[in-house]
Amino acid sequence: MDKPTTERHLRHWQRRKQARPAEILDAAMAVFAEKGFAAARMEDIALKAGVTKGTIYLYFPSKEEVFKSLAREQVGHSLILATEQAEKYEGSAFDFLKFFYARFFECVLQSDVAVLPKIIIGESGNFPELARFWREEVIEKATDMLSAVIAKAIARGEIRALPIDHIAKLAMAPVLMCLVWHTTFEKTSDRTFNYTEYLATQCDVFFKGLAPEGPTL
Amino acid sequence: MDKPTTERHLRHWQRRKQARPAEILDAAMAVFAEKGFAAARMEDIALKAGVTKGTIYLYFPSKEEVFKSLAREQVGHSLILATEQAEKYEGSAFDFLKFFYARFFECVLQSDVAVLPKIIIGESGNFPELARFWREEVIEKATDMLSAVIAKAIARGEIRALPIDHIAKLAMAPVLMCLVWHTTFEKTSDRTFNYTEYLATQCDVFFKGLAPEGPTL
Amino acid sequence: MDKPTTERHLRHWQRRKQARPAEILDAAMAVFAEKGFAAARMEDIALKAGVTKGTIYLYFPSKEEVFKSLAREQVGHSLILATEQAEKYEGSAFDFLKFFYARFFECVLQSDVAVLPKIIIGESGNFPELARFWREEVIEKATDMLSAVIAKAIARGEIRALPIDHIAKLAMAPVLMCLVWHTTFEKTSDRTFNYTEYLATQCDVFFKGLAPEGPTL
Amino acid sequence: MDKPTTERHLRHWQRRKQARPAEILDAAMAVFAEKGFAAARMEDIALKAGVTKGTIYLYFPSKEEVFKSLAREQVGHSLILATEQAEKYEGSAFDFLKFFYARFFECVLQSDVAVLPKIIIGESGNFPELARFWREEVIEKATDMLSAVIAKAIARGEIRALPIDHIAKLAMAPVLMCLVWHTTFEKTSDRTFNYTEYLATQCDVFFKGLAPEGPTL
DNA sequence: AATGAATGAGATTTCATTCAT
DNA sequence: GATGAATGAAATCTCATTCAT
Repeated sequence: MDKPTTERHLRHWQRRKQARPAEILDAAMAVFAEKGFAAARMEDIALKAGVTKGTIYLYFPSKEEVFKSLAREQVGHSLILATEQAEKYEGSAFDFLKFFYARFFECVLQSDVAVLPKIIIGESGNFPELARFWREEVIEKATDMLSAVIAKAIARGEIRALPIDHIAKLAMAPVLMCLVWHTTFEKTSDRTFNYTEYLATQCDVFFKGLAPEGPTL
Repeated sequence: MDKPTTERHLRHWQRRKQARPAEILDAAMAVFAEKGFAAARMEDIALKAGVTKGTIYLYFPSKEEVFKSLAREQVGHSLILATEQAEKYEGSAFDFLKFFYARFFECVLQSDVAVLPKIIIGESGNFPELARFWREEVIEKATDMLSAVIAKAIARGEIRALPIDHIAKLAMAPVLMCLVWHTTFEKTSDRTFNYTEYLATQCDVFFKGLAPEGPTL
Repeated sequence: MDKPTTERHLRHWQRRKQARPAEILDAAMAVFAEKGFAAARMEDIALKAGVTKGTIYLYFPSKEEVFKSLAREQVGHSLILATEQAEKYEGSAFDFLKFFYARFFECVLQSDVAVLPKIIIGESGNFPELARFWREEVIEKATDMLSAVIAKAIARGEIRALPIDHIAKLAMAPVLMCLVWHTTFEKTSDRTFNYTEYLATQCDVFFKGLAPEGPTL
Repeated sequence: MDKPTTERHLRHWQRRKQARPAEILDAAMAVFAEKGFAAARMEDIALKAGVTKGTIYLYFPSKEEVFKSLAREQVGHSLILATEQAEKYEGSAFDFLKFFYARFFECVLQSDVAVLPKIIIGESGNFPELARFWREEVIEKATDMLSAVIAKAIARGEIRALPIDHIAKLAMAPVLMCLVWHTTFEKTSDRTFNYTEYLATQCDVFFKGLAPEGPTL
């Protein structure tokens, strides 16, 4: 995003060639989002990518690998970067969490990425390696990132000395709730779910609950 | 036809007939748990139930209906009952939530029921009616139940006047986290996740966060 | 029909026992009429006969045999009897044909029997023996009967000396037309087909065509 | 895409693709002819067409549609053309009928087309739309064609003023007889049935019967 | 004699994958 | 590099037939 130097120097045909797999992955994301893994047909993906079935097999050895690529590659962009930011973060845990929730709302809830965890949840029985990968590369990274911030906040006396892992997972639980609601129940529901306000309430309650004495605010 | 119909007079195959659907549903639950809906084969279910493929079709018209039956019937037992208890509940919201979490741990996390929401999350694209059913019959029932308790607590001044629906969904978020972890990530993880302690921490933090003034405890 | 003596003396239980197969055959006729052979389900037949699938197998070794029984037994009643009458018939060929058409209308078009030839036509590939049986026992018997009457009429000079077999089959062609129309096209048609008048026109035209000189009438 | 598209530039598989549906329909006709609709297996059709089961589904969505295609497409070639000829026909009704019978003998009795009406008769219960289609597109077209010729002949005084629809269906009855005999009884019969002579006799008798006064010939 | 639960072979249909062009 | 016709294994579902009761 803000690293234009390398990308800009790729010659045209390289970008073309490199674009193909990305186009396929985009299409695959959309189709998996709609149908889940098993019910997604290679033909649908091909159609949406503007190629034919055969072409997909030039870039990916199987449907399963298409999915794995998706799961692997879509993660770094949204998260690994965020982790780096978190590590040098020096502000209050409270501000960090607000920022974290905001980013989640922007980058996940408002894009197709949200369907990945959904599919991993649904197909973990059939793709244990993928569940493992996701846990290690996404969940634990996110947990660690949060844990680091929390640990500093405990050290500072900003929040109570409670089990750090629990705090981190409690912080993530409403995120998971939004994700599941968005991908699974939203479209059949008429009551709307205002994710932003929900997460704001969570911030309020959660930090009041974590504060050492009286309320922090 | 006009023979006595008490239990002990039922002929052998009559007893089987009554037991069959339950046997099949049990087997189906196990297979769906392992494979998800799409990858589950009727033959697997039949085998596990100790019958043949054809037999399943004597009791259920299609694989989809087997699943719907599961989703429908396994819910009432765990939840609808709980709702009634909640309605006459008069104690503190705090105690109620502790009880609610405890029941969830017993009845859901320690049985196969936990796979149902997992499958519904994974297959909601293919079974929108089922997602709707689950939302209406499970999620909203549970939310309403919690909301009632919360409303009373707010009226009593036990907890702050925050949006009731948000509070209810915040209370359920850690439950969802446990569920997803248990069904999706637990078996590939080496770090253990102590659900009971996690939910205890949640109680602590959550109620401190909801308290009107200083800490309630 | 006019042989009450033997039937009347059957003891009650004999008639009961003998009634079962007949009930099944009646039901089978109705179901075959509606679905054809292949699409007819034993369960449907059983249901309509007021018994269960298993019972059918007490009386018939297979679905195929049920059908063969039908084809065999329903024929004698309508035709073999008629043949005897024809042999002693001494009137004009014209009157005989009028009578023959009238009987056909009553006994075939207004009963389910009409579906048998239909099914035999449709399934002759799968049941060659049955097609053979039907040709030998029904078509050729009918042809022979007509041929005998025609031969006498030719000898008498009532009709021209044309190939007897052709005359017989020409006499039967409109019958076949009625049969096929009735069983195949009638229910999807709005234009009505008045079989009686149609056969009257046939009598008129056919006998004028067969007359030796000028018109006979 | 912008390559020349003349026949000889078509690539090999393009030529196959165009030929495929016809190959499959030919095979299907043969198999349906032998087994009827229900007993015909897609595998048999595929085998006979020199492809595999799956290939059929590239061109036809179901077995039923294969059959409908057959019924629809094989009709125009034999009949619709004939109708046009009939409309401009100005000769005697007698000559027309001779011509009609001759064409029927050539185009229907000596090809597989004859099995289509047979199957429609046999399966009309299961495919009412098809029976309707056949009646409307074949039977009524043929009837109308004959009716037009007959009406002119009545106007000219060539034949008597009898109900036109009856005359038309009487003209067709021997055709139906040939058809049924050929497809159903011929192969199990030893007495041969000379269709040409049979239809010649019909011409003789039928027109003598229709003539207004004395014989027309 | 009758039942009806259970069977299992066999049918249609789908779709990931291959490969000649 | 791209195509898309063809494959064939596998899945769901049906139903004639059997047999313990």
